[in-house]
Amino acid sequence: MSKSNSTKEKLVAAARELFWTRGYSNVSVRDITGKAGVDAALVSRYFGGKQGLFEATLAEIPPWEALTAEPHELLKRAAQSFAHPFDPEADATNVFTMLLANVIDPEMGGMIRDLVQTKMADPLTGRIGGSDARERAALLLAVLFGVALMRKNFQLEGLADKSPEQLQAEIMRLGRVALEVRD
Amino acid sequence: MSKSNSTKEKLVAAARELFWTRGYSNVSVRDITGKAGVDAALVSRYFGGKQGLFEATLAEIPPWEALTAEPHELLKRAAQSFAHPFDPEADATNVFTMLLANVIDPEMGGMIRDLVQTKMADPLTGRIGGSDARERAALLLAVLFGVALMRKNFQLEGLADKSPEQLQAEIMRLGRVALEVRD
DNA sequence: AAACAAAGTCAACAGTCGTTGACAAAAATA
DNA sequence: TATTTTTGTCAACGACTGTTGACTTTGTTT
Repeated sequence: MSKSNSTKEKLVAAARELFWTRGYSNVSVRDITGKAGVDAALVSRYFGGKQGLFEATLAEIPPWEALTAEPHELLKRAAQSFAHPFDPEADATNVFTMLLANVIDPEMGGMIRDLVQTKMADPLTGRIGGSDARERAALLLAVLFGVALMRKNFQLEGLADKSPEQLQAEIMRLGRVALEVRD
Repeated sequence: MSKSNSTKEKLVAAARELFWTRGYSNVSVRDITGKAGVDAALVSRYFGGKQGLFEATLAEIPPWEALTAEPHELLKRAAQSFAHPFDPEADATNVFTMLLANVIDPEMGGMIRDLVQTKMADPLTGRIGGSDARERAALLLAVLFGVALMRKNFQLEGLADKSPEQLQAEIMRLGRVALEVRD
């Protein structure tokens, strides 16, 4: 591995930790380069600028695992995705934490919304099928992100200390209702 | 009304519109004073600074109306609070929009979390009673904020265009499951 | 070894940020 | 009317922002 590559990787790693938890606008280039132990000018040289570095942290995101599951396992896997233990360290690489932290960002919000719509809501809509599939998919995502929001952002007591298994069961109960066909 | 008061009110009104929708860190003092047609120096004079102006926008928030309702009407009123039409103009004075926009803010996030915990989660926990009241209250809030997040922040198709009545009914269905005693 | 390209360092840029203090205009008080 | 207090204006401050270009150092190629 060349020296340049390891520097790029150090930058992406530091950028992901900071961008994904604090949000794009709340992190400065010097915050990242300071954490990575690298000169600030290299961000513009290697990634074309701050925005390019942020996009580099999004490049390697795998597709949402739940969507690759069999239909009858979809809800279980979806709930599992959002029931991970509340661990600040692990959150630094949690895609859903990133989405929550950046959706209100004035510069990156649009990109984040597109990402959720096309990579999560649309495929999920196709998977569950039936009438009102769009709406039922949106309701399931509301439950999933709602629980994540209460745990990681609002840090509500009584939810932040639950075990992943308990939490997954609660999410599945709510998710089943969200996905019910109602006509 | 003295000239000073009307200037203060113009500042608070403009600050609320911007802070509550874009988030504290994403709004500059000059954004606000420009909108209000007022000199930027008056923010520090009248409110002690940017942070004081933000806190002034939180000063007149009434208690959550749903919590004043009778127990059997609580869920209905709670759902109603979050089913308001998706209207960018009305959002400028929507408390829940403000909470979502500012919870990830590095400077104001802590204050917002305290506000939700003490003004919403704790009173709600006391109201619903029963075992696991903390957790059930948190789950209801997850449903409520989850739906609001999908509509106003992620702007998911299939949820942004629903009528308030339909949406309230959906929220109540999910909320009833969230509040169920499960032991 | 010489020539070249790549990688990293450093100082400085133009812009924005929140805030301050000196000053002028207006209003209230005497 | 004269004096004091309040209200508003203006320029500038130090700090921080992302980015740039000139420079030195390191590594590779001829």
